[in-house]
Amino acid sequence: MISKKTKYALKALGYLAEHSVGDPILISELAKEENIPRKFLEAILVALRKGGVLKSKIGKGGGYMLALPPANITIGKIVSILEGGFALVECLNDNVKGVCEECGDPACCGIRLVMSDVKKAIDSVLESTTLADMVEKSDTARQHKSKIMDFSI
Amino acid sequence: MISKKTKYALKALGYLAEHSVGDPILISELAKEENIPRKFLEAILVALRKGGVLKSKIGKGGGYMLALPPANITIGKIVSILEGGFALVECLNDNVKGVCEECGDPACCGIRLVMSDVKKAIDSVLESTTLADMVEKSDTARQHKSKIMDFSI
DNA sequence: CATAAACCTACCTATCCTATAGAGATAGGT
DNA sequence: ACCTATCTCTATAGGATAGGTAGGTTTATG
Repeated sequence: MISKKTKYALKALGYLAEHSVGDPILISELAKEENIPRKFLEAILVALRKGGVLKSKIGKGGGYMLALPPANITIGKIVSILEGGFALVECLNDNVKGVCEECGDPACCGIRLVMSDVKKAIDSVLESTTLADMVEKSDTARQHKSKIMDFSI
Repeated sequence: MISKKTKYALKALGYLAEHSVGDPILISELAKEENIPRKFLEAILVALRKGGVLKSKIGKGGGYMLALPPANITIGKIVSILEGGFALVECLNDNVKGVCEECGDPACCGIRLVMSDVKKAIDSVLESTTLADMVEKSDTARQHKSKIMDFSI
């Protein structure tokens, strides 16, 4: 289950992907528009900046911008920054600080072997879906819906 | 990330799948052999019984048995019992108690749309992998390893 | 009836998630 | 030079959840 932190991050990044035309957007604007607690968002944006997804401009006229085009930012990258990887067991995450205590021998642990397959499945989706895809999916769904609405009127 | 509870469940079920020849196995045996805190395991086994994966026999000579053949118990079922589903966002879980507060309109929420794809990917693995598969994977890996060991001696 | 088991209810504790506060650093405009 | 709008950093607090524990109760066997 992804945390609220990650959801907020995705919402904020989605907003940036849609509205940023090169100039920085304020934390307060993001917080207001996407309904995210201001101070909490601050911490999230810092993490994303350190993760290389965002750039910031300090001082008057400052704010946040995407560091890359939306099509080059994968959802996996974002989840990874905020959740520290998206494996279902610790011992499969990138920042591997050792083995699970549970699986005596990682090479033979059935749980690990199964979860490794799951991780591959998750990876294949999250690494191939970008911020641009997410925004587009949302737009398409919205248009499709409004078309149905028109039709029903 | 799956909880320790789920890992313990998988270990205990794996043990049952390998050692149960029809007669019940004691909680204490499971706890000892798989290195799981006795009382904690108790609660897990109750959940699995209520979930229809285990049968129990009360009283002297009692214990736990699988309620189905290992090949008919999917890992997905187990995870689902102990984690309450394996979606990455609440609003995609089966026991759907409403919508995420975050996605205003679930039909158009980009996060939901992406996570729905992820859930499908996870499902396809977890629903198609059974307890029997897990045990077999583990055995195969162990055999493979011991073969390499033999070879190196 | 004695004993061996699962069953049930309640509880405790540490950690993490979410959120907030406030002072500090930096840049722009005048 | 100064004021102001920003991001930046550190610290903190409440609540939820995970992990684990305790002790008594019920049920079956012999």
